[in-house]
Amino acid sequence: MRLSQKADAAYLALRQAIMEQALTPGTKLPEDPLAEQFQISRTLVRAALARLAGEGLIVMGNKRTATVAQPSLEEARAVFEVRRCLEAEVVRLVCARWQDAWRAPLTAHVRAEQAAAASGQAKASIRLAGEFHVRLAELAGNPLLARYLDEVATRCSLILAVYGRPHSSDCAITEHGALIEALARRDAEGAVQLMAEHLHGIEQRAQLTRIVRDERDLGSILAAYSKGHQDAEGTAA
Amino acid sequence: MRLSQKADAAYLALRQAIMEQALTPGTKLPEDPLAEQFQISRTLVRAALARLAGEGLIVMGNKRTATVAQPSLEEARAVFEVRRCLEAEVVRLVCARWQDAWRAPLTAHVRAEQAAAASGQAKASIRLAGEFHVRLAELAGNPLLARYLDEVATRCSLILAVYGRPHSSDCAITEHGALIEALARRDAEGAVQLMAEHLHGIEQRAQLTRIVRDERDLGSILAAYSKGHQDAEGTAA
DNA sequence: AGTCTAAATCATGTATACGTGATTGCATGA
DNA sequence: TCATGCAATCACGTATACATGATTTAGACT
Repeated sequence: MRLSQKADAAYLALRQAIMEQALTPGTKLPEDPLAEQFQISRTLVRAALARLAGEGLIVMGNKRTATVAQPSLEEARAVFEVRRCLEAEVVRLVCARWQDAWRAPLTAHVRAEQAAAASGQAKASIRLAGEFHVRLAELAGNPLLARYLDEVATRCSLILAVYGRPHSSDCAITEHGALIEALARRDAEGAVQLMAEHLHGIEQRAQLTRIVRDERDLGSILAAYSKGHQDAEGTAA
Repeated sequence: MRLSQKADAAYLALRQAIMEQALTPGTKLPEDPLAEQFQISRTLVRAALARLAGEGLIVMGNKRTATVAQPSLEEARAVFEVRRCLEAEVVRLVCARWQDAWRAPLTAHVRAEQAAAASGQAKASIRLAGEFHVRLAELAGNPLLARYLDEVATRCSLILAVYGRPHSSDCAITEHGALIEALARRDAEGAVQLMAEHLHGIEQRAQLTRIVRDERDLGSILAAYSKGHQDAEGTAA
């Protein structure tokens, strides 16, 4: 589905802001300020919000201002359960279709993750960790599977924003490397096992520690996401 | 996500009409006639269409009139692949959580399927066959899994509308019965196997036989779906 | 001081208006 | 007869207007 260019931009910006925990769970998202921020009408804002609501990233209905979702523990469990299922399938498919040409870009991605983590760029680190899984899913050759995985991975970021320890990166990066090795070996069972342990590790990191709420105004948070929605590490002054 | 009551009704009506193959692939869905039909504004029609597009049931974008999707063989393969994966997980979970109280309603559902098939109610038969899988998914205790399964099952109905043989019911009903037996036995491996074979059978039924296009006007097709979107077998006069 | 009520403000739900791009039909020419 | 181009119509994208329901604030009374 293709929303208009501009609505799409708003959708992507909000999505990334939520993923990177710049918009924390519970944050209100009134339509008028968003329209102002993105220079579009409320019509398009609503389209973007509706899509985010469909993916469970925000909650909307009933004349109430949209807010960033605060997944319950029960929902979190469900998301992780589905994610385990989908990731296992991804790994099986990627392993079956493995091409050595895939190895270099994947390891390059992992290096980028390490660089971000080493230089303390929390937001970039979170984003890259999630993107690794999405990239892998794209290699499975099944667009629908990739889309579902993207959705659950994004929701996992949100869940970790609610229940995760504040300063842990979402993925143990070395585990990504080990996974690539298993895939390159075309060791399907081993890769599935590694992925299962990896996801288990992520889930374990979900505790009851609450993140401190970022109370800055919407505009200053979203300013960095409005233009091309890149990483915006430096603006958290 | 909750669209407004009225937009939700339009969404459900269109969805069911597509599922029951009353709206065949390629059918145009102009916004104005739909707004007229459902007595709502184009705004709400667009919300409903956007959601259907998000689920891959229709194609929209770029100033072109929305049409019922015509999944390519490649897309069809992808949908079935994901469905196999999700249904296997559903069966495992249901088996693990099995309660004997579930048996009666499920067998009752299968009896309803048989009754519909026996009396030649094609639309009811298609709908009930799909609903069986969705019911099962709901018993897995994972709303997200149930939602995804609902989506892929609906898309499977659409795929069979394009590639399926005209007058075959979507599911071999006896296989549903056998599946219930395996679940009641808490035979997880057997149930997964049965489900795999069952889905394989459905996929096999997808051939290159094209269905004859229903060329009636939109209004007469949708009239039966506008009010409460129940089964509307009798109106096909 | 606290609290309850009422009014003002704010935000959303829905419809409609208007501009632009697609599509269709007709006429004209080869 | 068929292809081609132009014009009229149709349909969609987006913005905005208006009404209704939520929320907050101010004031008065206990």
